[in-house]
Amino acid sequence: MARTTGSHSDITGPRVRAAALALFAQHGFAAVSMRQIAREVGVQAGALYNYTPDKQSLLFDLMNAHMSELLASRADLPAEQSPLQALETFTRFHIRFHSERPEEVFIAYMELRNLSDENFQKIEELRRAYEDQLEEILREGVAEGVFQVADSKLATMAVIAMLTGVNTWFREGGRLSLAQVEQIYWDMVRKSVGA
Amino acid sequence: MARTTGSHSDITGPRVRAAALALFAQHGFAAVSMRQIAREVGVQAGALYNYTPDKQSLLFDLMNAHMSELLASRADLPAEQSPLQALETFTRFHIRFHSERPEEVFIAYMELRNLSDENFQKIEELRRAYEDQLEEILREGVAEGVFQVADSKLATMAVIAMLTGVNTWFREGGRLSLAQVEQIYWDMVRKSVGA
DNA sequence: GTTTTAAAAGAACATCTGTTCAGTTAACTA
DNA sequence: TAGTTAACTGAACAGATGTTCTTTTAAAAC
Repeated sequence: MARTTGSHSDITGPRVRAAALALFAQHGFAAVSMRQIAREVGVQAGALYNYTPDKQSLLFDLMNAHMSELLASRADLPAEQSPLQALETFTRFHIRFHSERPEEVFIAYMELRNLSDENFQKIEELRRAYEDQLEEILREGVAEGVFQVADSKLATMAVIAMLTGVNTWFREGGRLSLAQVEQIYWDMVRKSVGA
Repeated sequence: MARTTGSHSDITGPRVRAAALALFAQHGFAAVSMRQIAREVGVQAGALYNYTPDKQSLLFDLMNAHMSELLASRADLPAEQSPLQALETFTRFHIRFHSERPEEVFIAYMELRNLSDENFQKIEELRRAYEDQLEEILREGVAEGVFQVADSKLATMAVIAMLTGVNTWFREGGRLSLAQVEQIYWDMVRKSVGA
């Protein structure tokens, strides 16, 4: 056999990325073989190399797409808000965006060490850019006297860790709706920065 | 060659665990081979099986020891405190204990999916027991009217995520001392629960 | 309908994987 | 010092690993 009936790169390409995403999230990058991904797609291992130069690029592309989408979605949010409004917007956005993409988030946090040095730098840059946006909000709030935080960098890390932690336990259809979780976390974030 | 001069299980055993700890933390369980561990110890791969029945047990033993030590150290802390004092004690203990064991903490969070079902249950039980202690503190504080939290379970998860997040960026000898970090985080935790 | 191109199969490569085991030598015991 | 036990070597096992390449066939273009 060779080319199969109905085969098309516009279909197979996305399926390769989807299979890699699901498998990497479940078992980890290092524990997943190219043959497992191929089996999931319904193709032989060699065919994957029509869609990625190698396994490493497959991982990087997934992480890069996720981080880029995060920054792009964030950029679509309303600007020109007061620090308090901006913090609420950021909080709710972060929880919602991340809860909608549990697999991407999981990979983005767990597989950093499996990136090549060069790829790691690029992802780190994107992550830093995102964190800086929160820090900027906190800084403005402090300058306006709305927030009381001893150290804006620490507060940034604390808030992000707290919010991203939602992904470790939140499941749709559980005891609380996402809207309720958003509200409770927003209350805690607000109080934690003294507003 | 066979038995090497100076070889002794009291020495090699700990070295095997230390090598596994360091390598698992750096590259991930799945990415580390028994031969890499053996090379680090200065021994052939087969010799490792004098110290562990298999690779999986090596991982489980590391995680189990870590979680057990966490609970034991926690049990040594002063009890009979007010909810506010107890929360401060918990906060400072958590940050200090975790900052002293970055590799163990990293493995305990990242390698859960590489545990067998049975081993995963055991580790989860220990983790749950630890979280329950924080939740109990929050519950008592709410009952006494000292804390204002909408949901004690969520607040527990939020606080732990926030505190454990310190490990992702804190490095000894950095801009802030551990004592400073402890203080700042304690302020944020206290405020976040409305105290 | 013929030619060109795109997509996949399937075999092959060298190397690595966890684990077992018989053989060998050092350390300990009496 | 002889006998026993503990610690390790080194080879072997069967199978998996990422990746490359030639060949084959379907889809698209003309």
